[in-house]
Parts: sequence; C-alpha cells; structure tokens
Amino acid sequence: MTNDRIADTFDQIADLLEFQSANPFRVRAYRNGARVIRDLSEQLATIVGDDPSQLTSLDGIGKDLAEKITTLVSTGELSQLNELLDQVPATVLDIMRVPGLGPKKAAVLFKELGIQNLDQLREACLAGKVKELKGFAAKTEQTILNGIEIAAAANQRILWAEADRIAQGVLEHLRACPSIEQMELAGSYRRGRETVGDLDVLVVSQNVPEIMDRFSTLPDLESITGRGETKMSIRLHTGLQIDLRVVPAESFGAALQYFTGSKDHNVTLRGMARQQGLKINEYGVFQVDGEQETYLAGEREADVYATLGLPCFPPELREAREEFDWAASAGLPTLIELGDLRGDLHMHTTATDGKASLQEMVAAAQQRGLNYIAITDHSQRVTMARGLDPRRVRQQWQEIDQLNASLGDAFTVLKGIECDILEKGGMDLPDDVLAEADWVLASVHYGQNQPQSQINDRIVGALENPHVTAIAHPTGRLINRREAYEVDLELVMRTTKAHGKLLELNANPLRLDLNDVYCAAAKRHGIPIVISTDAHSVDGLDCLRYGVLQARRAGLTKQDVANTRTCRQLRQLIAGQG
DNA sequence: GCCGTTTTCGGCCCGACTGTTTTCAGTCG
Repeated sequence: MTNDRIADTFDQIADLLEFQSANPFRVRAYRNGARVIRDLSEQLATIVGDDPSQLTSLDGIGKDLAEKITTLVSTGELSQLNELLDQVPATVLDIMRVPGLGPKKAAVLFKELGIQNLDQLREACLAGKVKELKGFAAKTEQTILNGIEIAAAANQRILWAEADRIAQGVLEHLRACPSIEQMELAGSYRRGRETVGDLDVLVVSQNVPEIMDRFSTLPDLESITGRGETKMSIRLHTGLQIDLRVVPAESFGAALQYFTGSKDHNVTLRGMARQQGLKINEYGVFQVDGEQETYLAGEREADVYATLGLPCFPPELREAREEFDWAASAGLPTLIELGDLRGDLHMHTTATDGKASLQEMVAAAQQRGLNYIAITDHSQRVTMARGLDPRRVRQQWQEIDQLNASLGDAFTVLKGIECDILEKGGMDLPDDVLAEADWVLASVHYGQNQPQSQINDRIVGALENPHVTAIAHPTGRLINRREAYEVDLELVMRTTKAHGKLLELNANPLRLDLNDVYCAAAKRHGIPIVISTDAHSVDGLDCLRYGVLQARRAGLTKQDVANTRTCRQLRQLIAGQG
C-alpha cells in the first residue's frame, strides 16, 4: 500500500469523524498524520518491513496511528474505517463540500431527512423540506441550492501558473483604487504551491468601501458570497473563490503572515507564541498579562517573526515541515532564485514536436539572459513527435556544431537528446550515438502502466548506461490529470547517486516533476537537481520560474541545482559520471 | 489522537461573517 493511499485513508477517517462531531483535536490528529505521510519520501511499507518502531519517531505519528499504518500495510484495510462507513455512507461527505454546510448541518440533513448525496439534497431543497428544519431557513436553502453546483465541480485546485494569471489580473483591476497603500497576495499562491484552491488579497486602505466596490466589478465575477467590514468574498465564473481583506497599516505584516499560512505552520507558530506569553492574530503580536494585551509588532511580517526570535521564513518554506527545526539549528537555507540559473537543459525544436526552430530557441534563450542550453528533441520511439533516428540526430548535432562556431564563447548549445527508455528496457538509440552527445536525458513515455518492478528495472538500467546524464520528469505525473507511474524513487535515488547522475525538476507547470518532497529527498541523497523547461516553443522557456518555486519549496539552494553552474563547470560535473 | 526544558494529564490558534437567532452556533480560512 502506497503512502498516498494510507494518507487518503486517514483523511477519510478524519472526514467521517468530523461528520460525527468527534473531538476536533482528534480529527486534526488524523489530518496531521495524513499530511506528514504525504510529505514523506520513504515508503511506509519499507519502514514497516524494516522496523515498525521507527514509525513513532515521525512527527505527529503516535502509538495509535503507527499501529494503524502497520495494519494498513500488512492487511490493506482498517476495521475502524469499515465501521465508520457502516454508520455513514461515503457519499454523505459530498454534502460537506457544499459551501456553508459543515459537519453539524450535514449531520442534521442526514439524520432528519435521510439525505445521503447531493442529488437527494437538491431534491429536498426544491421540495422546500430543508427550510423547515431547525437551524435552517429559506436563505440557507437557497444558498445550498446555489452551492450544490459548486460542490459537484469543486475540489479542483488550479495550477499555480493559472492562478498567477488570474491573480495578476485581480491586482491590476484593484490598482485603480487611489486609496490603496499596500497590496499583496497571500495564501498557498504566495507559498508557491503547485496548485491553488483560492486566492487571498490583502490591502491597506483608509477607504474600505472604495476597495470593496471596485472588487465587486471584477470582469469574471459570478457572485458575491460575503461582504463585511473588513472581509469580502467573491466567486468567479470558473468557481475560483477570491477573498479580500482590508487591514490597517499597523496590522499588514501580521495579516500577511496569518493569511499566507500554511495553517499548520501557523498552528505551530501560535503554539510557540503561547509558550512565551504572547498571542498572535491577524492584527499583530501581543504581550498578554491577564486581561491586558500590549501590541508588540504587526506592521511588517519580519517583525512578527522576530518578536518570537524567529527568522522571516520565505513563504515557500511555511509548511510545518523542517523550517522550525532549521531555524532552531543551522538556520534557513539561502533558497535558489531565478537569476541563479544559467542554462536550460531540456527543450524541443521543429525537428520533432517543438514549434520553434533551433535558431529561434537559441535566440530566445539568449534574450532571457541564459548562457547555455541543451537541445533535447525526442528519439525515434516517439513516432507521434517524429522522433529522431541516428541519422537525423547526428544531422542536428552537426548543425549545432556550426551554430556554436558562430556564437563564440558567450553562449553554448549542448548537443542533447531526450532518449526514450524502451518498454522492454534499454535505450532507444545505440550507445555509439549517445556517446557523441553532450547531454542525454532518459525518459519513460511508453509503458507507464507497467508494474513497479518493471518500471524500476527500466529506469535503473538507464542510470547504469554510461552515456545517460539525467532522468527527465522522473515520475511522469501530470498534475490533476495523470498519476505518477509506479516507481520506487528511493531506489532510483540510490542508483542515481551511485552513478553520479542527475535528476530533473521539469518546470512545466503541469509536471513539476520531481515535486518539492522528492527534490528535498534528492538533496538529502546528495543528488544535483536540474531545473529545465521542456519547452516546446519560445514562450515555453519562461517556465523556469515555476521550477524555481518548487525547488525553493524543497529548500534547495543555488549549490543544490546543477544548472546554476557555468557551462564549463557543468561539463566537469557530467565528465565525472560513471 | 498527539505531546512534554512547567506537564504522562490536560491542553491543543484565532477571529470574521452569516443566518437564525433574541445572545449565539456553525462555518470558514
């Protein structure tokens, strides 16, 4: 059983317990456990096999959850979950996804009207039965009806890149307000998560009505779901929710900290504050003496942290993973920045499925301030993309040699290939061809549904090939579209390290593969990461920043990423591979 | 259900907004 499955199980238990109005801290314990498991690069099954007593050394996993993990790994099921599902059908949980319906109201609907799913809920609302329940009335019934569509479509977090496009539009729209003194986006968008569930906008202004009126005229606005004195919420036609908060200047830093989250990071932070006799909320940090509260900080985010003796964590690190341990020991890593990258080592041209020619890609990379690139078109197996056979790839490399001669020292084009790892194992191009390349990416494109052992063998085989430089998009996942293939990444990382090879962080916003958790694991293994765009067009080269965000979330520094090196240093690194 | 440099029991972050209420519970982030 995979970590994700175990985490899903704990989340489901949390949902069901919440529905039953169980102790909220118990619910949190399950959710916390699920999160810790998702942030783990080692497979729990391996830990259980080696030494189950290690489980309780994981933060948030105690005796009880450890036992449940062991049971799940060894039997594949959990009697507790089955018993809960006997009491509450899983479809009832959909009711709680309707905005405005939480566990309490959902339980009333289930117990009083026997409503088990969204269809029955809609019928009951239309029949006017809901508004007769205690605690419900006409307005709630209408809100539920409106919300059912959202619940059905909801659940879908959008890609960070898409959120960024929308967020910049919102800022642009609001900037028309002259009273705006400060404005920032917070939430998971600011933390650079690969997907974003909603947007949070923070504004400092003396004129709240002006800001809120302007906010209500957003071009794609579907409905205003709330408007108070400081907070307003709207929903776009796409279903995306945007929250606006107008705060006084002396609270801006505290609000930015608060609404950037993550929730778990803030829970930890507030716990630390409490131990020091302090209180943090979105208005500031306060010294607490009985009834008396004295404002200590809040205007700037850094001061909020400084008051607790903490560094101002980059938002990408605020996930309650290792950031507080780092702060307490060696300090925070100096995270990589976009400007640190000197090269892009994965891109395609019109020779295969790219939209731009070799010359156009080179010119575009130069414009973006890069010093080198690798051209990595597909190999022959990828027939749909007119993959290159030995003759055509050698022809392209000859072209690159000529181009390099004309470019001089200022810019280098590496002769590369994205060579398929064949379904039956082995590389798609002969060794004598690969030996002529400067940069060989090995990729799994076909046979993604093979069992784990077969995928493992293929990737390990590629890593053992002396001409392979790096594994591209090592898990094959497409965010919100396709699961990763079954691959034991711990095995891949050990093999990668043993042969001195590299792993890619594919910066395409749909891939971001390796993800933050595995990039952090690669760093622990001492494996250099390569952040590349996999560009299929000139515009595709702009994706590097998405990769950098994910790398920052992994705590990677400039030193951890291979293509921050000069081209000469990079060649030396490759030359050391075995 | 987890956790411990006050604690192995008794805590566990905190406030805004809404709707249905006559003072507050539920939901949300």
